[in-house]
Amino acid sequence: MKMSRKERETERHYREILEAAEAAFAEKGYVTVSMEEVASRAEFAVGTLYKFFRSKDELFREILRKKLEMFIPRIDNILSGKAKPLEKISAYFFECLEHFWESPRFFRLFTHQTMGAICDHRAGFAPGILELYHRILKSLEEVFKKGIASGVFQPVSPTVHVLILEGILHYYLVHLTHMESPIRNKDEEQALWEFFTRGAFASLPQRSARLYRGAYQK
Amino acid sequence: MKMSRKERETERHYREILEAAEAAFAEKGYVTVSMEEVASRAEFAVGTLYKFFRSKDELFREILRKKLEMFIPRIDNILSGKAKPLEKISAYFFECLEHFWESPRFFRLFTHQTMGAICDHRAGFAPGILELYHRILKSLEEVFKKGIASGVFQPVSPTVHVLILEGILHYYLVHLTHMESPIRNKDEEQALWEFFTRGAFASLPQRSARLYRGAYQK
Amino acid sequence: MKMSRKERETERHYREILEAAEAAFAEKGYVTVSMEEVASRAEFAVGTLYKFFRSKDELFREILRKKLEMFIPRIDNILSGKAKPLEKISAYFFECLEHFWESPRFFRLFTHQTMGAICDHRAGFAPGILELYHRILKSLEEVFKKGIASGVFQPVSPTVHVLILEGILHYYLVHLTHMESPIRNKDEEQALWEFFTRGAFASLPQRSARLYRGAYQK
Amino acid sequence: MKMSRKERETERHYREILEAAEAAFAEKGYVTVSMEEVASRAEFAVGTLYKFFRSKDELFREILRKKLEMFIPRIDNILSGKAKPLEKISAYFFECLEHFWESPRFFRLFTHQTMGAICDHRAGFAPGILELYHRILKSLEEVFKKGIASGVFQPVSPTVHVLILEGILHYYLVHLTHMESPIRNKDEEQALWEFFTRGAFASLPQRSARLYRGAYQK
DNA sequence: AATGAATGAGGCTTCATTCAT
DNA sequence: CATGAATGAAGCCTCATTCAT
Repeated sequence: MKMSRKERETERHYREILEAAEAAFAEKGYVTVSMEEVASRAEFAVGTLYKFFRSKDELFREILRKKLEMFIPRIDNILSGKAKPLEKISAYFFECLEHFWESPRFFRLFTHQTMGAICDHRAGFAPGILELYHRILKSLEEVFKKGIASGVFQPVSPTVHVLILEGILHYYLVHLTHMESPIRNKDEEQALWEFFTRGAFASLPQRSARLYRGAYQK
Repeated sequence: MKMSRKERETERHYREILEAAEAAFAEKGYVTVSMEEVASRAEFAVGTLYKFFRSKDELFREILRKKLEMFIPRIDNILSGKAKPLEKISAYFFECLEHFWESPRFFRLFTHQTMGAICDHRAGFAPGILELYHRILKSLEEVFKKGIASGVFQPVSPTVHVLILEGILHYYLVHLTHMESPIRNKDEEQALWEFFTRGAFASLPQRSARLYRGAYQK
Repeated sequence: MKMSRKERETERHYREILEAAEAAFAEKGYVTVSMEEVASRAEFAVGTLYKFFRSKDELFREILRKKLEMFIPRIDNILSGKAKPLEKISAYFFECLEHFWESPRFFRLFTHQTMGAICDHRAGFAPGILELYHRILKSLEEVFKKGIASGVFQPVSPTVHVLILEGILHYYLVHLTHMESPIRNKDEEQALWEFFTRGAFASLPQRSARLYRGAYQK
Repeated sequence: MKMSRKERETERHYREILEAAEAAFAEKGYVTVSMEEVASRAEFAVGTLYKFFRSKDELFREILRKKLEMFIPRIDNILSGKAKPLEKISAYFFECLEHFWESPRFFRLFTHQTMGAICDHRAGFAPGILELYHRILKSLEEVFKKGIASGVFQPVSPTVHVLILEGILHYYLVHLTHMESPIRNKDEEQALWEFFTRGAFASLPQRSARLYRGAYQK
């Protein structure tokens, strides 16, 4: 089952191209980067790229797909496990951050795809990708639903829970991404989570309880 | 003070082009839309566009500028007034939503500029725009700082407050934007605000107070 | 036979456009000047230009034609008169200079047409103009032929005489034209003429006579 | 030190494009020739031209530069050597003719640059080129100055000498250039030179000596 | 697989010309 | 005649993709 030297080399070249492309796309954006630039960064000829990827589009999709293939199972694991809802959400939150710091570059692309991508790409540019993301959102919603039922999360539409969680996460990552050389700050991460959590927790100070009456009547 | 018929027509054509361009850019993104497409959507010849705008870039910037000129003063007013911090933030939050529903299409572009723009545009594509946004963020931070000092907002870095608020807002708008034909849901808006608020409020149930100890020591 | 006010105005407008165009073309060259620029210089609308001239080409030709219509008869007069060949050539030489200083701007155009015009215009751009010029060259040649026959000019091909005369004239005018603000220098003009003349005169110092033996045996 | 077959081919293609462009520009002028036309003449696709030259401007400049790099040193050599002034000028004169017949097409371009270029090109289109030409004119003037001092050339402003020499040369070349298929005529060349020379020589027949009194009093 | 020269469709922009007022 | 907005062909240039070596 071992690969020959040739096969291993091919595999390595494939990865080198993928990485060069990822770096380029993350830095300057899909449209702005030419295949020639990717080739020169990867130290291959343009033609070679086309031996591995049928088109620029496919190259781009492969980048996303490969990373997501690493990321999604971890998330799926977390969300489909037997842990309690709160634990799941908390694990999801920090796992996303973890993943971001593992390859911040990639998140530029992903964020671009999920948040900004409405723009600059013909709809359905990366068909599978959005579906994957929506599946995660669906899972999150389920977890929240259970959490609400069990009284951990407040009785507000699970969709709203998801919106808040994802909003906080994404915007923070975008915020980091905009910085020259972002440095991880775990206190900040913790603060964000607690910010989310204190809103999400069901128990509230007496005086504001009335405000939320009837907010979740679906 | 009245315009001649001709002047009014010119003015109308200018608006028609601007709107066609806005629609196109919002739908497919700056790079993906060709001047020819804008022209055909506006039902003018390509050359005509250049009678109104010196270049594609300028056309794009004009779209952003015009809308921001309507939006920014309203925000500035809110944030620089004499109201209490909580009132200001609340007003800001709902004003943003208000503005979104006035021209949802525009927000696709703005969001793209502030969130996705890292990509696909040479830095400084629309120089003034990011600066304007950062000025608003600065103002928000000041308001939060005062709110923290006066004990309304919890003692967590005002930057974190801003991140959460903006995260919730932006992501919600992006979420709406992704929908085929978004319909306004004021309950949902209220729910989001309360989600933010219950996290942001200083008073907390006894049992979780210890969690936040030391979170804001700058 | 008098014109109405209207007719006189029309006539004036025609001239104003012609002059604005001449100035523009002389300054920046035919291709570089747009009709819009001519219009704005003439303080008319673009459409108005087309009331007077069917096309940009025609406008350009009209400028040349009008000036040549003033110039050519003077030259024809000189060359077809009853004066002696030497007097004719001399008169021609100084008349050209005179004409240059009457409208230096025009000479930029004319020189461009006759010397540089091989370039930058599809052949036959200004059909009549080159013919006119060639007719003059022909006349000059005739005069030289007679001068040679009568022993005033040296026995060298009259074509060569023409080449030298025109070369000296044209290059001098081009030289002036290249200067920021050329100032007339009659001594220089005289020097040029004498330079030409001493070469053209038949009588030569003994010692160099042998050099030219056999040079004109056609 | 040998080139691979590929390198030689590339080199050949480069030359083919350069030559096609030179021919086209010489025939129809810079502005009138489109890149598409150059491409089709060179039998390449448009895009290919841009692999060799960054822009139309650069392509044009390269044509001039390459030829001038061959031409200028030969001229410099002649004018800066130790020969006597008369010999230098004579050598210059015939060298120019020589060079013309080596690549007549090129002279159309060069003449256009030095004589007609006032028009149709933003000043400084080919920055170095005019400077080079002016340097040559300066050198010529120096040679004439010495020749005048040593009594070989008549006591007339060296600038005038240069004007005459260049006028004769340029106009002759333009004249040839205008012909369908110019054929070299060495007798004619000789006649032109002698025409110049008999004017330039200091010794003159007695009877016209008075004419030149005071002509050169700088 | 690797190369990179060649391709040519497509994008941005200019400008001569028309035409309705 | 005067206007100038509108037109669209045509020019320059880029870049994803192909193909012969």
